[in-house]
Amino acid sequence: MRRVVHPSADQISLAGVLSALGDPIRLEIVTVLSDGQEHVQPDFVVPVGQSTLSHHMKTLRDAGVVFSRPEGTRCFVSLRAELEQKFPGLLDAVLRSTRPAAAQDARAGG
Amino acid sequence: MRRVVHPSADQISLAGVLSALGDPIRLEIVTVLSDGQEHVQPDFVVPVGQSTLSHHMKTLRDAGVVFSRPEGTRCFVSLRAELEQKFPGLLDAVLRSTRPAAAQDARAGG
DNA sequence: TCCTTTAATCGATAATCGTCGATGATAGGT
DNA sequence: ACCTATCATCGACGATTATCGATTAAAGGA
Repeated sequence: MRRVVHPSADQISLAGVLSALGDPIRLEIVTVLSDGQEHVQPDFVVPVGQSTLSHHMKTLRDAGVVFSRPEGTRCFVSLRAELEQKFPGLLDAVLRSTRPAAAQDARAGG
Repeated sequence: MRRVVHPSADQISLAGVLSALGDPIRLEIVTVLSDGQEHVQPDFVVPVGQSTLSHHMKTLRDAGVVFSRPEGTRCFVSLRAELEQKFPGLLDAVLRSTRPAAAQDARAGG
C-alpha cells in the first residue's frame, strides 16, 4: 500500500476538524468508525466512487480525525486518539447529533 | 435594514452547522456570541472587510447557527436557540474546544 | 512471472468559497 | 432635502473542493 501522511497532534486545528466533519459523506465515515474498531474502505457504504472515497479519507486524515494503517494490500482506518485528547467531548457531541434530538430526549426523559 | 432570511428549524442540518463552524473567522464570531447577548458587526474583531464579515454572517445564518434581528440601521445578532434544541451540547463542545485542552485539564483536575 | 486485490494518485471539470471594493437599501439626524 | 451610519448585495477574482475515470503502487497468490 502507498505511503500515507498524518499531521502531528499540534497541527490539528478545531476549524480544520469541523470543516472536515461538515460533509454528509465524511460524517457517515466517522459514524461507522465510532464503534472504535478499524475499518477498510468497503465498510463505508457511501454513494461515491472509490477514488472519491479515498479523497474523503485523505481529507479526514489531513484534518487529524482518522488514522490510517496500511497492511498488505489493505488500509485499516480508525478514529485518531489524539482528537479526544485535544478536543475532549467534541466528537461525542457530533456523533450524538447525528441521531435525532427526539431520540435523545426519550433516552434522557426516561 | 435589509430583509434577512432564516431557515426553518427542520432545515438545519448537522453537516451544514459543522461546515459553517469550520472556519476561524466564523468560530471567532460564535465565540463572541457565546455570552448569550446580542451583538452588532463592530463587536466582531476580525481581519476581514465589512462585506466579507457580512458574508460570514449570512453563512452562519443560512446554516441556522445565528439569528439576525434588524432594528433601525443596525442588525443585532445572537446564537439561535433552536440549535441547542436540535443538537444538544454540540455548540458547548465546540466552544470548549476553542480553549486549549490543557486549560480544561487544569479545571477538571484541579 | 503473471494476475488479482486494495487503495492512493493523476488529470480534468464543474461547483463552491473567501475575499475585496463598490453599490444599494433603510433608518435616523440636521 | 441632504448627510451619515449600518449592513446587505453585486460583480469579480483566485483558490479550494467534490467528483469522476484512468492509472499507478504495493502486496499476495497461482
